[in-house]
Amino acid sequence: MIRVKDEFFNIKDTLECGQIFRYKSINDGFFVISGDKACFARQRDGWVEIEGDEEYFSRFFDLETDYGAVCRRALNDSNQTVRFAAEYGKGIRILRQDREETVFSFLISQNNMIPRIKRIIERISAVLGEKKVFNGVEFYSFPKAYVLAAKDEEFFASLGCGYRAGYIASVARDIESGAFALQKLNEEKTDDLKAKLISLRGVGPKVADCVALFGYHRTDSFPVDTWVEKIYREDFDGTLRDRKKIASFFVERFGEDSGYVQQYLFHYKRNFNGERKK
DNA sequence: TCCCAGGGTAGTC
DNA sequence: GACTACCATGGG
Repeated sequence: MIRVKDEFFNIKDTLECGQIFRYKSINDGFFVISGDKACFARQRDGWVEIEGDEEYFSRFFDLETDYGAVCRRALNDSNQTVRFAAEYGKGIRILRQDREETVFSFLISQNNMIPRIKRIIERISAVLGEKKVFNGVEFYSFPKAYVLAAKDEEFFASLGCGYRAGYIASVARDIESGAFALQKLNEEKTDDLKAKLISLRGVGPKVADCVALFGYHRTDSFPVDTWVEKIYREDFDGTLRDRKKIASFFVERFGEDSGYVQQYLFHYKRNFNGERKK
């Protein structure tokens, strides 16, 4: 079992801040699924305890990174909302997720709502994933690209994917055929990585930013969605309209801390949404 | 009924 | 390059 002090590790906030879709509350903790692996994570008496593949989940929960240092920098930022958000979400960690699962998950996420994204991903896993058992709990792995590639657009539409069904079928074929090698992209610089991700059908700047951040741990990424755009306007007095330019504005401001700060802000804004403002 | 959700594409200018 | 209609689906 992995055991970590919880000063800068809140398991609930880390799971609920919108970076991962496959987890559920169970007993006194959370059952978390990543790719074909699962773990059970619980927080009590000042410690986070994780049962599961220790090598995989130590990396998954990014235990090597000093989040105290990350958070302190945000707590000292000149922007008040950044300081509030860092205080509120100081236990958030950026997960190192399975790359294929991250690509398909955020393809589905576009113009969609988090509860519905979770339901669609669970449906796809239940139908195409492998049935597994961890600690007596059954779960389904997220299907590999070659399994997804065997299905067509109509199939994914029937699972409620909406207009994203074609994107899933197309990207699955590109990966399955070898035309697109996700793992090789880790050698690319962040800008080149994103440019290649965007070449996939249905992947635009925002989805590429999320994949770069959650799948490749490129913390010099600042995904801009409707919530972040709202933060930009309301809390940074921003006037830009182009989301790519808004993302650049934040990355220039926060550098390698961009991804962490983005998650602090996103989580804070989504949970307060108007309450306790300035 | 319209508006919104972890947006992207294709068409127009 | 910037701007816009349209894309499924479900919740408020």
